[in-house]
Amino acid sequence: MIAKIAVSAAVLSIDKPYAYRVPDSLAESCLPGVRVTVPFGRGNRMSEGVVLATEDGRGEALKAVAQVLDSEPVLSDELLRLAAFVRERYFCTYYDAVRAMLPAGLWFSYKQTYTIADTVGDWRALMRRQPEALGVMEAIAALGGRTEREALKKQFPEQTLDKALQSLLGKKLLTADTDLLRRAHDKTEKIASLAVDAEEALSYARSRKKSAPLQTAVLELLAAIGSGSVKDIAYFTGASGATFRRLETLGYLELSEQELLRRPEIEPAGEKQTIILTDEQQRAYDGLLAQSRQAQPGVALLYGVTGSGKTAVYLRLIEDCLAAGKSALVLVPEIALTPQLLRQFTAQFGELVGVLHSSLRVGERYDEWKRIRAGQARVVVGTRSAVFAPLQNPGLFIVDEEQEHTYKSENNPRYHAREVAICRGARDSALTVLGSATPSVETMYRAKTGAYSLFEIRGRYNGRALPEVTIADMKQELKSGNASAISAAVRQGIAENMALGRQTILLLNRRGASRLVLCVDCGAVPQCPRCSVNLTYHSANGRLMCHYCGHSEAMPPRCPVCGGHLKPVGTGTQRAELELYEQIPEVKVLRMDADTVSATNPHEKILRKFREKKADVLIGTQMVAKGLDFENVTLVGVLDADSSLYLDHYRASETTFSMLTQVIGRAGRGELTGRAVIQTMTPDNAVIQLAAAQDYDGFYDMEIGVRELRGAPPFADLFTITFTGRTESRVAEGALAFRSALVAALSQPSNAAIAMQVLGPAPAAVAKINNTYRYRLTLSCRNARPVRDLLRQLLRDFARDPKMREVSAFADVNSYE
DNA sequence: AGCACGCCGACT
DNA sequence: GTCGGCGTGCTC
Repeated sequence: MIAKIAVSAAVLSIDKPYAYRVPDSLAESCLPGVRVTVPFGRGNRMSEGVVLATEDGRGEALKAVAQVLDSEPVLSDELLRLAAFVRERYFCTYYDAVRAMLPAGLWFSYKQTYTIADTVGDWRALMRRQPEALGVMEAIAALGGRTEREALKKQFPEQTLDKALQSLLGKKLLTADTDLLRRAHDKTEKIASLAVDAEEALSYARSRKKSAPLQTAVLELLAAIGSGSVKDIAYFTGASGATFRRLETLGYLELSEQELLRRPEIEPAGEKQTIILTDEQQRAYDGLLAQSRQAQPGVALLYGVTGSGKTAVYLRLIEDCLAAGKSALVLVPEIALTPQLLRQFTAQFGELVGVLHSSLRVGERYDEWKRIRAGQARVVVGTRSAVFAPLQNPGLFIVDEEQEHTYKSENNPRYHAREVAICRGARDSALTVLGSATPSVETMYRAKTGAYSLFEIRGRYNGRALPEVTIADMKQELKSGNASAISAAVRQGIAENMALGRQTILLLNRRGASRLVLCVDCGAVPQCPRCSVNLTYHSANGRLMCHYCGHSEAMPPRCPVCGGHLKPVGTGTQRAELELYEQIPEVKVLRMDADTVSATNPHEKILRKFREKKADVLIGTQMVAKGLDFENVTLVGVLDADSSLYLDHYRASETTFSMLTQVIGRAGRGELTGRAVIQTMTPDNAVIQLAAAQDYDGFYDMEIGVRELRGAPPFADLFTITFTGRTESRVAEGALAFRSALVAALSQPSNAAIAMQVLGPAPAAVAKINNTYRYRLTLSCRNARPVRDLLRQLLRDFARDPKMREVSAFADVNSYE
């Protein structure tokens, strides 16, 4: 028997199914969808692989499959074909796709152990000329002549270690063995606690104040709080792993692992009940049900304003799907922010509900995955990667809030869950429902042009009125002497609400804006030493941090350039909070942002406090905007509506419009009519005006024209080819060379049908991350098979070009970055 | 990528 | 004379 195998060691430029001989002893177990190990490449290194197909034949000239790793297939035929789709569509390897489809608990990790060969005599003499390899040998000898790679990695830089080990293996001074471990990829958290009493810790801490200030800081903090997560303590003190390890060796600390997030217990929202639909909901449901019974149901857009009760329609459709003996998948943008949806589903479908999202523990996730595969969980609710859930007999795919950017993966494989869901729906002859209050422009376009069907729910549930929206012109406020982040309208609104015992939510739209530190004397802004970005000021720990590489440094007391005064600037939630206290001294404010949300103070806790009316105002970033229902909130203020509007991205208007609409919808969820205030420097901007008027149709009509002019979706797709490397000039040359190759290929008669606009190369928005430079080519073109084939070919040639050794390239389609 | 094969410079 | 440097080409 011969097996066609996708090999994990195969990089993009050599990725294809490789043929292996299946030894008779493995013939029974080596089935499509099982993982195996196979020798690969000249050195016959063992590589993981997945069997794509088997066929008859002797295959005498082929290498043989070494081991079968799974007792039964982990991927069904349907999912294997889906992996091929993901590979073809998103420029990744088969194995990248496979890995994305399997729960982390199923992944294998490899543990290398090295042993000094006992046949060797005086290896010190042999190694005289290679001091580094000698060092490694000494280290292994010191560890008893046998050690794991991990232990050596702590002592030597990775490159030196690899070279030394290779040389030592070549000389047969060392032998290596590999253990395959089921990846214990638990989401655990390292917890540090004092190993001595607080007194002793503090006295040691004081004695080391000068020589080891970080150790002192860690111990002082721990003396106060007893124990805490290493991550949090490191954040507050600036200490690194080394400080903790040192304190552990000294006997002052105990480090332990603790599960970071337990599975949220889903409390059903009441009893299972008969869902009663409004006339409009009923009409949408009837239409969707009829469509789902067609031979090829295709895709439907369910367009319903915030609060129109799309969930009720989903529930009824799922009931029918279950009654037909099929299973359903519901994708949501972020599970943590939609707990009530999960509770509703649990109330309705009980044990049939399966949940897949990243904050589940690995074991739990794996168990859910198995329940789904076994057909025990037939209503699967999950985030992006749940689109690969191993559903039995799928009959319905729902993508809720389909315009959300969380559906697009910005890591390899760079897939869009909505596209994958549509693909699965088509292959399984199942209906795919895209739901949204503010559909993405491309989805609405497809619905209007007939590619998708369109169902609308215009009325709000219970016929509740839409909030009354006002626009506050912050330019005008500035002119009349109000330089704060709070407009008169918002201030008055809060005061009125306080008098009535009602609450207010303030949103800081910080996408694209951040708090930085500025020298008021020379204008210098501290930059990350490894990335081309300003450092961000974190008030909670008083440190400057880089969001891209994690660099963290203490805030310098004086400007490092001129010795002048440094001042944090930018509209932070904290600044807004302080200004609010200045303007309304008796106000009680809860703040929810990256500084106040932590493992010990999760956002649920903050929200609970707010729900219990412990504060008048909740102020926060995006997270306050999503899916929260507070009956008592009658005023919502967006403090800086502009900051996401003028980003250089084709989706900037859409995201801003969608965000504003969602936020406005937060006001007045209960019996009381709500109000919203949009603060902006550009009150005449059409997007702001249309959002204030809650006019999606007007927004769509305007934006569709812009998209056509720009050659952006839905009229064309935007491919980005990103080039990365350590030397900026090399990266730029690489990008240019790729462009030339592309232009040359496009001029060939065989590619005459491809209409493509090539832009760039240009440095990426953040040109340097972690000392790696990034350049980008942008291609505007319809995403069709010949285009993808051409780009894959060019990427392949690029990877194989010896002149381009130092530069790597990858492609993405319609990226949100 | 990762590895072996193959041809030039610093040591016994 | 040889060990080890790095350029070249292939991976079932």
